[in-house]
Amino acid sequence: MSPLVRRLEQFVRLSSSDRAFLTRAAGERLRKFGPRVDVVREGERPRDVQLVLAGWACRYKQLEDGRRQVVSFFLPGDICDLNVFILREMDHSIGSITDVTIADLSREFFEEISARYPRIVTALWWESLVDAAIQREWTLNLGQRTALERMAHLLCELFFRLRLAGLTSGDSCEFPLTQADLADASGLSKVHVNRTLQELRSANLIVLRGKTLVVPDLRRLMDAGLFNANYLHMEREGRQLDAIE
Amino acid sequence: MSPLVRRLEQFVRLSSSDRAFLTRAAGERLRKFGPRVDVVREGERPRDVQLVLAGWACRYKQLEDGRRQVVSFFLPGDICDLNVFILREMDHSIGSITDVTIADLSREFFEEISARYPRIVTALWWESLVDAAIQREWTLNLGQRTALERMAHLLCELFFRLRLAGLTSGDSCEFPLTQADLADASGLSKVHVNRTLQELRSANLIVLRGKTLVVPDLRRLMDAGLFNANYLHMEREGRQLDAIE
DNA sequence: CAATTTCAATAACCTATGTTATTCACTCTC
DNA sequence: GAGAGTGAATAACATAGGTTATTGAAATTG
Repeated sequence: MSPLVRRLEQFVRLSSSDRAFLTRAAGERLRKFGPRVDVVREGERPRDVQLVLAGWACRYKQLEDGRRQVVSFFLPGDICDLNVFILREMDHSIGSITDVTIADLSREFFEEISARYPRIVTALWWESLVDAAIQREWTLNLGQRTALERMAHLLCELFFRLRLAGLTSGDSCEFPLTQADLADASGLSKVHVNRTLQELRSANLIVLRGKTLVVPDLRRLMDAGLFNANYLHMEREGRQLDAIE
Repeated sequence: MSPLVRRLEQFVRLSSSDRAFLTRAAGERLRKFGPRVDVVREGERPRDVQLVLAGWACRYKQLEDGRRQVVSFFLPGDICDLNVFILREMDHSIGSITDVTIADLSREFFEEISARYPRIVTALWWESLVDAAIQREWTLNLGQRTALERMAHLLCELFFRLRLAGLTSGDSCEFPLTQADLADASGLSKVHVNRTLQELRSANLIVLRGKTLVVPDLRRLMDAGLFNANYLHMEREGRQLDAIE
């Protein structure tokens, strides 16, 4: 199934014509990128909306002196910035982390959706509200949580989102982020990320080796990160999604 | 002029029927609150969208142990969470800072807009994209800037936004935030906020006494906060708004 | 398959910011 | 107009996390 359809069906039930439309539109205008390259750069005029079909990417912002903050991660099925083409200039960059496949969605695509596919409109709204909620949670994470809590929280979020995308198997998942990526996302130094991961490891909260993360006891990791999944809004028409998994 | 009309006209030119519709709809269902009370609480089912007509408010999130993070400030004309009624549960609270007047906007209000007022739809999208951009900038602020930069940046943002709302006069504005509010918003302790404000004062970057803030040299404060206004997207149909002010 | 480069681990040391406590000035209220 | 409460200022001290540097292993590249 197309990652976009899978993602939007987390929010609303789509008809087969909804699905057919999305699958077709998201299959045109594909671009592939290697790891660690810019897909969109701050300052550019936004033309299309990017959809991640495969691989990991991130939004990041940078200060003049080079300090860099990853402000979100994109997993397969994530839409980068709904309707950005309204704005004149990107205020952040989008970079790949792994090899990625991006679909470019045109303004016309969204106009056709608003005119003809009301369920998809609702699903897109939902996705964009969740995206905003994640950004607020990151604000809380950086402002209030300690290094250990922060890292635990970040890992929980990614694990939940990967699970929704069907990219976990049991308690493990592929995890391509380096400690430098985690540092840029958590506002910690690389050295302290290393210390913090050691601490999580020695508490048996995570097993992280190579590019694989194992979370032996998600409940305990959530507790360590004061993680409450409410902000991910994983419900659909009154039904809890995590009850299905 | 209605603060909402003023705000949305920053983004698109509205017709007089657009304006009339907004003014009427935003004038029904008003609620007034005293300072420092909750307008909406985390966990509640969202019924309406809140619009701030007068006064200052904020979004905040709290951890179980009481640590609190203000994740945004709302000034007159700001819409709290476009289309939240799609979601089942609020993931944050909205609290007043001063006396506030709130207009509750119903789902039907937005349905009528989508059906009949395309310019307003664009303006609302724009407002919501700016809101998201501000949240990303706060992530950068908390993750990468030092205390001094962070505080300078926050003050710059508020000053720009107040100016757009017509709430500055020359280089000064009313400023009802306490040092505790600034601490909750910046992720710093109250004591360190105090030290940081002293530092900004002794560099003549701000004059902050009572409930009045004066910014004698905005350019210098911006430099101190590595502030770049691009993320506020203050353009309209190709024209720079700040050139008008 | 040598030569780089990247990533992770660790150590030693440093500092920005947090914590706790006290005092002072207001301003609200009964 | 005494008492209580809030907000700001300041001091003394504590610590979480930053910085710089080195090493080794594992990828990547020519």
